[in-house]
Parts: sequence; structure tokens; C-alpha cells
Amino acid sequence: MKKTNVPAATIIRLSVYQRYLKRLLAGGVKVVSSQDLASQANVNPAQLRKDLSYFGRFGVRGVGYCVSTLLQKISAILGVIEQRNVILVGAGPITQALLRHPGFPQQGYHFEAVLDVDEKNIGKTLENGMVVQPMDSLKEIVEERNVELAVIAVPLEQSQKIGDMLVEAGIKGILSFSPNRIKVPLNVSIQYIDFTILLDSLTYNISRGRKKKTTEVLEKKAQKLKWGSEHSWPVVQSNSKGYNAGLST
Amino acid sequence: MKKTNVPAATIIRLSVYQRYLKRLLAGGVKVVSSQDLASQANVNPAQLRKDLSYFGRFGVRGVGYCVSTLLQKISAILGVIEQRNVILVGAGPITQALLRHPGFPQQGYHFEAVLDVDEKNIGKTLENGMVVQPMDSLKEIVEERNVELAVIAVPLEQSQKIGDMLVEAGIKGILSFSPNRIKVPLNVSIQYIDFTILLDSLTYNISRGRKKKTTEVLEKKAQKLKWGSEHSWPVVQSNSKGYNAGLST
DNA sequence: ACTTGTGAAACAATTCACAGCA
DNA sequence: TGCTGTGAATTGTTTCACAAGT
Repeated sequence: MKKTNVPAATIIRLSVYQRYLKRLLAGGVKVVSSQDLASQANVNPAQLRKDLSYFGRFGVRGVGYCVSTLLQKISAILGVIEQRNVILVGAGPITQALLRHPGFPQQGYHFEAVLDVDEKNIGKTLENGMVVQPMDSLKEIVEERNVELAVIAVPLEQSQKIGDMLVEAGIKGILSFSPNRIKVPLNVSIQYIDFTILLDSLTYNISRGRKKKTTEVLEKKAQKLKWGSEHSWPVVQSNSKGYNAGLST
Repeated sequence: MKKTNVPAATIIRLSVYQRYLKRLLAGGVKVVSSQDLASQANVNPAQLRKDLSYFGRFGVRGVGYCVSTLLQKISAILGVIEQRNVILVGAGPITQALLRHPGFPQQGYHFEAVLDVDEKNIGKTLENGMVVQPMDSLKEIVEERNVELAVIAVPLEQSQKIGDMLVEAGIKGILSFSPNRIKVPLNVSIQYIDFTILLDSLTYNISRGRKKKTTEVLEKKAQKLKWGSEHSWPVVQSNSKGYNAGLST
């Protein structure tokens, strides 16, 4: 247990561990070792232990981790215990997809409202029955319905303006699908998702791969452990970079 | 110009620079300094210069970078010059959103086919007129239509199986919306997008923020440069972690 | 015997600071 | 003078390797 600053990548990995723990719990598994869990998440077991060690000592030496308590601990660390309300800005295809995505309710996220600046979207009824609200309603919704998270899914020219409005209204975390980096105050967190940037990075890897057929780098990596893969080929370790990262793009 | 391995985060940033260069070019701007460009991308100017220095010397001392040539150079580095064909697996809401997303054609990505394992989706005609194909067609499509990139947007239980099929068919880069980490050979690249994991990381930041009102860390960061922001509050530097890096989740 | 927790070591990425050139 | 390019310094992250606990 240290007081060092926790790497952003560690937080992303905690979420990944949490998802696997949910599945283990559902499967009736009681105890899991760092070895086991790490192999599922495609990380080094030492990394998993180090990630947890930033927050406490949750395991039993010689045994492993109790699945249900570790799940609870990680959920508490992330702050994902009660329901969190989210608003969506921009009534386009991405918003439609998010509303229909089953992962959000499963993880405790609830979409409270859909807003838009575009006059011709306001008042429209979406598939799930929600009605698109004007931006005027923003402050009221945020304040009265306990909303701290927002998704920006508007054309890029509007994203900075929308970001400013969200900040002004009291939003504390923003997930943006707009490709441009917007300015937000230090106490507001922001994450970006840009599909095409991630494809670019795949494209880069592919072209590189063609350039140097059997590269030394890949061969060196291939010698590393595979942490429990039952596959016939050597397996890449996701160093969770590009992070988008999580990265985030 | 060094031969060191290029950080994955650098590649993500190159894509970001490329997007801003496109906008500058469209706006008729001829020359840009690392200072200018970096402030738009929300990174340190030294970082931008270092990122470029992995690949060559593209600027003129005392002047800056020629927008159009730098744009070309970066596009060439990323390999995003001609059209790249992509297939989509899984005919759900995410696929629908991707098909309607304007960013893909703009960046040279073309969706060649939509496939699904689910019997009841096969044969369906999508909004844009594409017909959902069975997985049997996979190998043929990949081979005959010069496809190296694929998107996985299927329920998580199926994602490993789909991944194996894609690899088998010759796909070299995968963008997966499935929350579980799948195993792929070393010569295949994979990037993950998980919306809920990114929200979790925002949630974590929010709960932390509440715990320590005026944290030393934030104050220390606040003293750092703002690189050209015209905003009234100190601005966070996206260290492009979580990655998502770029993160990818 | 087995697995955690963690300092220390190794490795990686970012930022500084300035030489070098237009 | 002004801005790039880059070694060196700094900062951050991952992995190793083993002590400690059950």
C-alpha cells in the first residue's frame, strides 16, 4: 500500500478485472489467483497485484483472492456502486447506439436525458420513447437529477461550445466522441473516443508489419510468457497503451 | 531521427495532429509552429517535435512546418493514403452507428461488408442498402476485396470465436467493441473500445475529486503551462493515457 | 507448497534546455 | 531573433524476484 499517484492505466485495468470478476462470480467461482485473473485480462500477474496494491491488501497468501470481496472492493475503488446518471448531447446515430447498448445498465449507468442544439432534432421522440430536449434544460436537468456525467456526440465545430456549457452546468466527467481536443477546467475529467484514430493506429501497425517481415521486436516479444492462452500462436500482451487506452484516443 | 521503438501514444498523437493539419489546410494556413499545433492538440510542443523526430526532420528552423507537406508526411507514416476497406461483424446498433458516421469516409475508410453469425440477421437489408452476409462469405470477401481491417461488434461470448475466424481469414487489424480481451497472434493488431470502462474511469476521477477537495496534485498541475488556451480556467493536459490511448480501453 | 505484496531494477515516455540553423 | 531537433534529465510504469504469510 503506497501513496504514489495511481497510473491512469491502472484504473482502466481495474475496470477490466471487475468485468472478469463479475463473470467468475456468475459462474460460481469462489477464489481466484492473480495468475488466473491476469491471464484472462491479458496482463502480467505482477501487474495485477501491483494495481491492487495501490489501494490495499485484498488477497490471502498461498490462496488467492475471494472473488466476491475483490469484486466489491474494486467496485468501491472505482466508485461504481450506486446508479450513476448520464446525459447525452447530440441526437445522432452514436446516441441511438448508446441508448440501445446493454452494457450501460449492466454497469449501473442510466441515461437520464438526450439534449441537442440542433433545432430540428429538439422534440423528436427516440426509439426508446425519450424526447430530445433543448440545451436550455441543461442546468435544470443536471442540478435536479443528480447528473455528473455527460456524453458529447455532436459535430466537431460544436464540441467546445457544448463542453463549456456542460462545465458551466456542473458536469464533472465528459466522454467525447468528437475528434477535437476541447479545453476543460482541471476539476473536470474528459475521455475521448475516436473510431478513426484507432483505425489509423491499426493501419500504421499493418503497414509497419509489411515493411519488416520478421522483425526483431516481434520475435523478442514472442519469447515472453503467454499467461495461460490455449492458443496455438504466441499472443500479444495488451499493454493497454494507445490507451485510449484507453485508452482513450 | 532515432531508431528507438516508437511509443504507441506517439502514433495516436500523430493521428490527432493529422486531423488538425487537415483543418489548417482547409482554412488556408500555410505554416504552423510546433507551439501552435501542439496547443490545439493539447500537448507539450516538445512532445510534438519529439513525436515527429522518430520519423524524420520535417520542419524549418526559425520558421515552423509547412502545413501541406507535414500533412502528407504524417499520412504516409500512418499509411493512410489510399482507401482502406473494412468489414463489420455483428449487425447491431453499433454497426448501424458506424455506417452512418461521417468520419470514416473522410479518413479513407470504406465499409465493404457487414457479416453476422446470428441466423436471424443474415439477409437483412440495412438502412444504407447493405445486406448482412453469413460468416461463410468471410474468407472470400477478405481475399477478393483486399480487406485487412475488421470491426467486431458482437456479444462478448462470441467475440473470441469471431476473432479466430477473422485471423484465419487473413485480417490484420481488429477494432473490438466487445469488453473481453481476446487472443490474437502477434502479427495481428487489436484495439478495444469499451464505453463503460471509459465511464468507469471518469467515475473514479469524480469520486477521487470529492475525497480530496483541493489536492496537491491538481495544484501542481495547475502551475504548468496552458499552451495557448484562451480559457479562463487552468486546463488539463491530455496525457493520452488510459489509454485509449489512446488509448484504447 | 503455494500465492500474495512490494521494494528494487529495468524499462519507457515525457519534458527540459540548448545547440544549430534559417 | 525564432523555431526546430535532440541528447540528457526527469518522471512514470512495468516487471522481477523474493520475503512474508497461510
